[in-house]
Formats: sequence, structure tokens, C-alpha cells
Amino acid sequence: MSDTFFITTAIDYTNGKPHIGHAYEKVLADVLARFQRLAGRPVFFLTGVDQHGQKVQQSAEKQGVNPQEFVDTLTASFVALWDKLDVRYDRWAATTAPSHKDCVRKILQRLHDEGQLYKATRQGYYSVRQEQFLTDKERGEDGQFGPEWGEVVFLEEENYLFRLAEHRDWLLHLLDQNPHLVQPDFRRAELRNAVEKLSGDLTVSRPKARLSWGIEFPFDPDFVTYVWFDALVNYISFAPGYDPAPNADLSEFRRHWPALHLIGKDILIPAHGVYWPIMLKALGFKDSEIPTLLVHGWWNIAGSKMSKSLGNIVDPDVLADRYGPEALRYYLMSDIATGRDADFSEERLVQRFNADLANSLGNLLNRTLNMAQKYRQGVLTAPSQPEHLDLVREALPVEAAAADYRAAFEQHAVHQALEAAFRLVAACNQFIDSQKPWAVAKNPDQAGLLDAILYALADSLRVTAILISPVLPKAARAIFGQLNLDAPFQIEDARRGLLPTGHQLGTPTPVFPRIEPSAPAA
RNA sequence: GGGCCUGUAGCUCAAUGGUUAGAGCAGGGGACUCAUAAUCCCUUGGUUGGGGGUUCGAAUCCCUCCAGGCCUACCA
Repeated sequence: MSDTFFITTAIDYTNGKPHIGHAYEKVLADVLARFQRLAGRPVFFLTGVDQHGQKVQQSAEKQGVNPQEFVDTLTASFVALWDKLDVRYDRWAATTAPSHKDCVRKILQRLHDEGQLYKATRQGYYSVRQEQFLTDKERGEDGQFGPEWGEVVFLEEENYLFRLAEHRDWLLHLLDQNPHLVQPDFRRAELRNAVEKLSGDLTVSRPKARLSWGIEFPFDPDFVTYVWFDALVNYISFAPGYDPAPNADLSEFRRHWPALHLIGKDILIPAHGVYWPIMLKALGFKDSEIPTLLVHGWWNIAGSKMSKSLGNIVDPDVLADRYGPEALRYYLMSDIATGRDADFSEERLVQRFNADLANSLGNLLNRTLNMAQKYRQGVLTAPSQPEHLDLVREALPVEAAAADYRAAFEQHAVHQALEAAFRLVAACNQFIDSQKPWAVAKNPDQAGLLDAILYALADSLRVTAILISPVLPKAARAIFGQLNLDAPFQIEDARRGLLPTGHQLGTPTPVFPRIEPSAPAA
């Protein structure tokens, strides 16, 4: 069992610019990774891009550049966006990297040697224009292939196949024995149904004459590998210490593996739920080394799927520029339940930012620091009287919030974790209004009470900053700055009473300036 | 055609078969002045998609229909 939290995302296909779905997945992975770092666990976060394949080859030809140039340009736009959104990964998986190609070839060679790959002839109808085999799905009402396919010819083609079907029962058994392997559980049910129907093996090659932009088979230069043994393999080829040789020393690899694969619901079946575990099994992975799949939902636009043809693509780059990267991160994490779909709304992004961040948390920080400066020159005194300690303990549920927060994160329920953090914020605002520190300040006899109130508020803000830090790392750091703290964030410190008497607070500057509704909209 | 998921307040979501279905936001009213025209209090708002059934009791379990989504399949 590994001690590292190894998280991966899907690697994005470099045939178009990143959209909001790409951004959501990477931010979610980043947030889960940051939470684990906060909890003191070693983290390895792998993400990247899938650069091979026919669409890339075609798009590059259309632009008159070579495929590598084409993918380099698009890859740069992904890298720049993750940088802008503060997605902090540990390694970048780009499938044209020599080390990756080398690993893929070794895996293919090994599976070939062990009889898991075989060559077979396939025949069927082939669209010359689309450069793909057609199934009966593509037939129209009249049983004919429509004009969109252009010239359709009957073709016979040799290809390599991977022995998938023989592992079907193993996979069924594995899924039944390890319910946690696919989350949420309704996705597991879906996958199980699909596995039960599994029949036939998997084509893993394309003849080079038809597709040149790919990894060549080491034992047959007439073929390149087709997506599965290229893209999926990134999870191990870029993992620390993996070596596909049958008797390799995998001790370093095993300190990291197995991974938590964060994927979208569109690629669970068949790629990640069927092909990938069976590929690993064929490579000698034990049942306990099969990775967990965390399947997330989609952001719809006004109830319908985001798609190029509908022209409703949401550009995360534009949103980050318009509202700030952290406003976008907060919206993406707070307004969807992990695993479910949600509706994307720019208006709602603004609403949530203003309500939660500007009005509740930002204003709390501001009013707390202002009062501390006005009444105590920003110097804190820890409460000592039992009645004050009791008052604060009863009013501000610091430990409960932290506990709920952790429990939510263990289930990857980021939105619930944020809710827990904001329950503490709400309690602080209520506490201020009920205690009326501005009135207490007028009575010198109540100096101890005022100190206790101000201390509890500053201390709670410290805890809140820690709790929001996985989602809002920059804002959390800014809050720490105004509290005059520079300690690293750690979940262990999410408990009350860690500020020393005499601690000098800083002065307030709005961390979350309200977004005015009149601001330019889409 | 088969399978799976979803449907709860205007919006986003909660409710091991068990008080009168809750919370946040939005809407309405009020209070306060430390604060980013913020905050706090009160409040409007529901045939839990429809219809049957099981039960002392159903948002929850069963059947059926409707709407949306996803997967899958060689009927014509």
C-alpha cells in the first residue's frame, strides 16, 4: 500500500482549446491534491495532454504545419491556463515525450511476447473522407450510409488486437469485491452492466498508411498504436519509477501507486472502466494495484450539453480574466456536487462570489481587523476567564466545522467542505452582531470581554483561511497576511486558540472586492 | 429495444421508512452601525414530476406513466 496520494486527471486532447469542463477537472484535482498536502500527506499530482491521433494529424495538415508544431501550440494554451488557474501539478504528461513512447513500446513488446496481442483481419465499410470504419450505427433510416461519409468502400485491413474478453470475469469479480473502485456508486452500477455485456477483443493498432501520427509498434513498423495503449498508459509511464520489464524493481513505483484517477463520465465506459484495468491486469498488476476511479459530471449550459455545434462553449480563460482565477475556482468547486452534473451560469458565479466571499468572509475579515485596530491597536489578548471561554466556545463551532470539513473531503465532496467552512464564517458574523463589540468597547469594565471577542474572531479567521486554502490558495494567503501570519497551511492548525497573546494584527484591505452587477457581462 | 441515473421552494442542494419536508442564495419586512450599501433578525415560498400500491406511517419501498440525461443494441 502506498503512502502517497497519487492523483491523475484525464489527459486532454490537443485538438482544440481548453473549455470549462477541462478547467473544472483540473481544478478539482488540484483542490483534492491541496487538501491532502494540507493534511500532511505526500502528494503526486499528474496531469497532461494526449497529443497523438488522427484528428491532430488532420488539423495539422489543414494548417500546413507538422503535427508536433500543431500540438506544441495547443499544449502551450493548456499549460498557460493551468498556470493562470493555479493548478499545481507535480508532473506533466505529454504523450509525444520520448520517455512515454519508449514505455509504450516496451509494454506493447511485452504483451506481444506474452501472447496478449495478436494480429487479425478485419473487414467492413470504410469512409474515405472520414478515414474510419463505419458500423451499422452510421447507417441511415434507409439502411444506407449518408452523404456525410463521402465515398464508402468495402475494405479488408489487418490490425493488432488485445485479448480483452478473457479477462471479463476477473473484472466483474474485482468490481464486486471492491465497491470503492468506482465512485460515485451509481457509476459502478453502470460500469458493471457494461462489463457484463463485454464481448470481443480490442483493436489497438492502426496501419501506418492510414495514421502516421502515433507510436510505432516495436515488432511491426507498419502499424502505430491507437489511442488506448498510448493515452491510458500515461498514468504509469509518467509515474515515478515504473518500468514495464517483467522482473523490474518497482519499489519506488509502489510507494506511489495505485492512483486515484479523476475522469469525466464520458470516458468511464469503456476506456477507464474496462480497457484500463484489464490492461493493467495483463501487465501483471495485482488486484490491490488497480486504481480507483472518481467520476465527475459535466457543466451544462442552460440545461443542454456544451458543444461546438451549439456554439455555447464557455472559455475559462476569459472568465478567469474577467472575474479572477480564484472567483472561478470557487464557483467551480462550490456550485456542483462531485459526481453530478450542474448548470453553468456566469450570473450565479457572480452571486456566489459576492454572497460568500465578498459579503460574508471578506467583510468579516474587514470588520474584525477594523475593530481590533480601532479598539486595541491590533494587539490580541487571549481570553482567560472561564465565562469568556465558554461564551466563545458556544458561539463559534471551530472544531465542528473542521471535523465536518475533513469528513466531506474524505468523500471528495468539496462543495460540502466549503459549506462547513462557511458555517463558521456565518457564526462569526452572528457572534459580532449579538455581542456588539462597538458597545462593549465603550465600557472599560468589559475590557476582558472585548479582548475575548476580538481574539475569537481573529482566531476563527485564521482557521477559515486554512480551510479555504485548497480552493482559494491566494486568498487564504492574503488573509494570513492581514492577520500577520506566515505559517504554512496545515489542517492540524484548524483548531482554536493558537494565536499568542500580544499578537499584532495587520490592517484590512478587501481581499474579495464585490463584483458589481453592472460589470461587463458576456 | 434493453439498462442506468436524475426529477424536492424562483436557483443550488439536504432529509438511516418515523414530529409540521429543511438550509443557503434570491424575493419581502425590520434592526444595527464595527464593516466591502456589508451584517444580523423575522418572513413569503412545496400537490417532494403525475397516478396507483405496500405500511400504523412514504420524498424514501413496489408498479406505472411523464420529462431530461447517459450507456448500449444487427429486428424489420
